[in-house]
Amino acid sequence: MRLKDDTSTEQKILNAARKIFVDKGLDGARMQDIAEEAGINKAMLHYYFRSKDKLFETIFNELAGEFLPKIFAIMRADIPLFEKIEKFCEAYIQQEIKTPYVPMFIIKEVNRDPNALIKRILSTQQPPLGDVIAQIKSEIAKGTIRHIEPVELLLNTLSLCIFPFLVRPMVQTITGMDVPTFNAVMERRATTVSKMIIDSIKT
Amino acid sequence: MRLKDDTSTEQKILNAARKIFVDKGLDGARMQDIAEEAGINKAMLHYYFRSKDKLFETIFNELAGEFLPKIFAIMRADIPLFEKIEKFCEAYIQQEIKTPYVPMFIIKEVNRDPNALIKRILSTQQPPLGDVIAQIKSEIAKGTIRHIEPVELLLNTLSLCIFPFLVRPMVQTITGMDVPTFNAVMERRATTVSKMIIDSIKT
DNA sequence: GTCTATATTCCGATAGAC
DNA sequence: GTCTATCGGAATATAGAC
Repeated sequence: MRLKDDTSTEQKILNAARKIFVDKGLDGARMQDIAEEAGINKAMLHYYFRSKDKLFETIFNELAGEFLPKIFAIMRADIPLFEKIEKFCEAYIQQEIKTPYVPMFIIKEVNRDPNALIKRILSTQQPPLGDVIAQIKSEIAKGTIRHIEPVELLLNTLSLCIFPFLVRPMVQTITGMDVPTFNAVMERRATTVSKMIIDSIKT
Repeated sequence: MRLKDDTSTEQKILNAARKIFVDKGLDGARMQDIAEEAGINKAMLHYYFRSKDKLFETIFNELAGEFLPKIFAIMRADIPLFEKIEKFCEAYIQQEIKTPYVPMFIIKEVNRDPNALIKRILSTQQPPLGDVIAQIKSEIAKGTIRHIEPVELLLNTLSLCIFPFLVRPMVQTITGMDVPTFNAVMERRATTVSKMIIDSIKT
């Protein structure tokens, strides 16, 4: 079976919908915007995806379905905790420089409708919370790190990696940074962030 | 001049609009929702505020106009840096437990329309960036803290204080925590967060 | 100031020709 | 599969009586 051409109508719609939905959210996006972005007619959107909600669901599942597994994969990896933290921050911040609006999109839409959206994702992608919690508890028992709630460590890591990208428009407006400058600051920051997290737990 | 009664029609509208806009955002909110929440007729909203956009603008300015100055006030305070960080984390997390959806509202709406919204706020509330940068540089010169980009320190602090509340619905769904439990975790976390930040910079 | 009723605009969705 | 034309509903906004 041949892979779908990137210029097939269905792909053009998906590319356009991704852009518009990520930019404006479900409520802010118009089918007309998506049709124009795709260079086709509005009726085609319904021909291929039946409704706006169905099209949105496709896009959300696609984006959340690669965003969350990336986090879960690192959590699941069979490597020492400190190395895991370093790898995660590095990979994560690099990813955000490439696709900066995806985390905001996920968070915004999950807040809009937590049950329908997050639960469907979780039904296909189980977060390896148990594994990570076990690893953290094992390190605490060994005495390599101080006692800390696993969820707190996870939140601290995600906070430092993700939040700056959520407030980038605000940061740029206040500091006057342009996009390349902001990215450069974030890139340099990747190593200091993992150091900061590791220092905060190691004994 | 007498303060406006909380039960005046104008106040009822503002209270209702705040709730609905914070909950659903500009695009998701309906004038009908706001009217029902206020217990009045839809036409009154236009009588008092002319249009949905004008009503939204009023609410946004009110919320951002107290949210940002709180951050700026701490930045501006004439106290030692470490104490400033402790005070900020404590006050900030307490505030978020009380009004948890406001940061998300501000970030979401600023991302939707960065120029119009943030610039108007900044024209009345100047962030004391210069003061904080000077203080940080002075501490670096004194040798009490290591060299760090001021903007990085600010971002780290805000990340750790704000981000967990942005992903609360996700955290609750994944971990199964209820709201009081989540708040309790956050409250305990307030002190460890400021310790973590201070440890990451002190020499 | 407050209401009901209505105008107006916008948008998702569909019908039907090609 | 793709288009034009249009429907039907929803939402903002206004007119006008009280």
